[in-house]
Amino acid sequence: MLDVRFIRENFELVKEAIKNKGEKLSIDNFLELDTKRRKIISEVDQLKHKRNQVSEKIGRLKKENKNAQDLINEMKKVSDRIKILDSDIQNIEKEIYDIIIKIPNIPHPSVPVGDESHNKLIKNWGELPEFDFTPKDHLELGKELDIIDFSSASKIAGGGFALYKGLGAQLERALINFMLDLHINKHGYTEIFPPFLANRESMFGTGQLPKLEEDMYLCKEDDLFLIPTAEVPLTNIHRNEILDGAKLPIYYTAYSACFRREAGSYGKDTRGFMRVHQFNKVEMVKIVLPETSYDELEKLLADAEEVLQLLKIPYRVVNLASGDLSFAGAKCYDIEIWASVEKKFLEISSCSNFEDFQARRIEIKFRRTKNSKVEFVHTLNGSGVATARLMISILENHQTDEGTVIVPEVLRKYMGEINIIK
RNA sequence: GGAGAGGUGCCGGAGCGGUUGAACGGGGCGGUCUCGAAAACCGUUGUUUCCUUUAGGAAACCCAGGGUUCGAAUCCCUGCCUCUCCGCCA
Repeated sequence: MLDVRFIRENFELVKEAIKNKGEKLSIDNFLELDTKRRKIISEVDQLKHKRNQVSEKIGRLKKENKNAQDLINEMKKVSDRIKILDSDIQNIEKEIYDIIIKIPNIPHPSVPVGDESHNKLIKNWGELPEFDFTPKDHLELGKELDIIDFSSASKIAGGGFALYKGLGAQLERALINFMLDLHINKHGYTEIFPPFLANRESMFGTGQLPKLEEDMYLCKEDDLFLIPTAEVPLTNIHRNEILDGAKLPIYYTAYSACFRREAGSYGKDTRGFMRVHQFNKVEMVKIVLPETSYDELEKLLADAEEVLQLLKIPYRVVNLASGDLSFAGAKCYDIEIWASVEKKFLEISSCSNFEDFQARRIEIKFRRTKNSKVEFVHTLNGSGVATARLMISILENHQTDEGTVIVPEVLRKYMGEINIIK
């Protein structure tokens, strides 16, 4: 959410950003509403000032047992007028709110303008594997090695779910632990183990609502949503708080299962692990000083990249163009890993700087020193990383001509030193 | 699920419907004292919005949202949350 004053003073810039993000939204009546709102507030504040003074006088008169009926009658009228104006303000503020809640964040100057064809490749890492045999895809490998069982999963829960078995389950667990340990011990994050359900307010705070309600699993009885990412609980930890600036930056990491209905996504990239309703992810969230957020974004990206480097999975990094950027993002790097059989890159991590867009929405502020005024923090998050697609890449890239899979070295200590899945 | 208690400022904790934005205590900040520190004493200590803008003035906020009233932290209703006891379950 942008600041009302900022919109008022940078109206053309905001319109430009809406266009560049590919949003269809007219904000032409904003300025009129904004002016009207301020005018009515001035009027009603004056009336309230009068009411406060006269009410005090009435109180004094009553104490002295004097008659105050004339004043009371007069104030009755004033109060009625105030009631009308207050409700006018409420209506206008609702209208304004409905507009600004739909205004996307302004892309950073370093973000390419245009649709996704303008995404800018930042780097390639690692050598794409070449096989002197016909490589199998992850579904085939998973089945033959008896480590991933999609058909049992669909018996239990329906399509779009996975069941890990034996070394498959161990491999999954190893990945999660490896990533958490890396972020905690080497990158300085604090581990959080959050609730996997979140209320409406939290979901709204991080922007999953109202736009994406259809994509969320909802427990109706309790009006709780299954979290689609640990970003929801992590970012909401400090909702409505004023933090001590000396304690920034704050780095949180968390493992969580992630639940997504993926409504309306049938037919596209749905095979196997490509798109599932429940997957595991280690998420990273940063709450930082505004002036540091772009440096922090580079570090966040590096933290996610290191996961892949240590697993020896080739990847590339893309700086998303304005039209491909998420609603709340000011800048975002996508990390895409190579799937050998699909012969394409799969998005596995998004590292975003939201600047103060999220913070404004959920009111995370800070004070630099004891007596300085409050400012909004900047927030960032990145996947570090999601395991489902990682599993595709590990199985497909590390397979041998014997149909076995070599366990990446860094995972072996989490798997009882098993080095090959056969 | 049943019964009860409660949600007040950075924290603890008061608050007959009428100078209560909020007593009192603690903490923080500034100062006096001191070679320095502690103690003591004095002062100060929230956020948001609107108007005018050297400087100010005004409004709103005591979990949230409604209501009663000339006037509400204080009364009424709804919701949310926390705590205690019982039951049930892991």
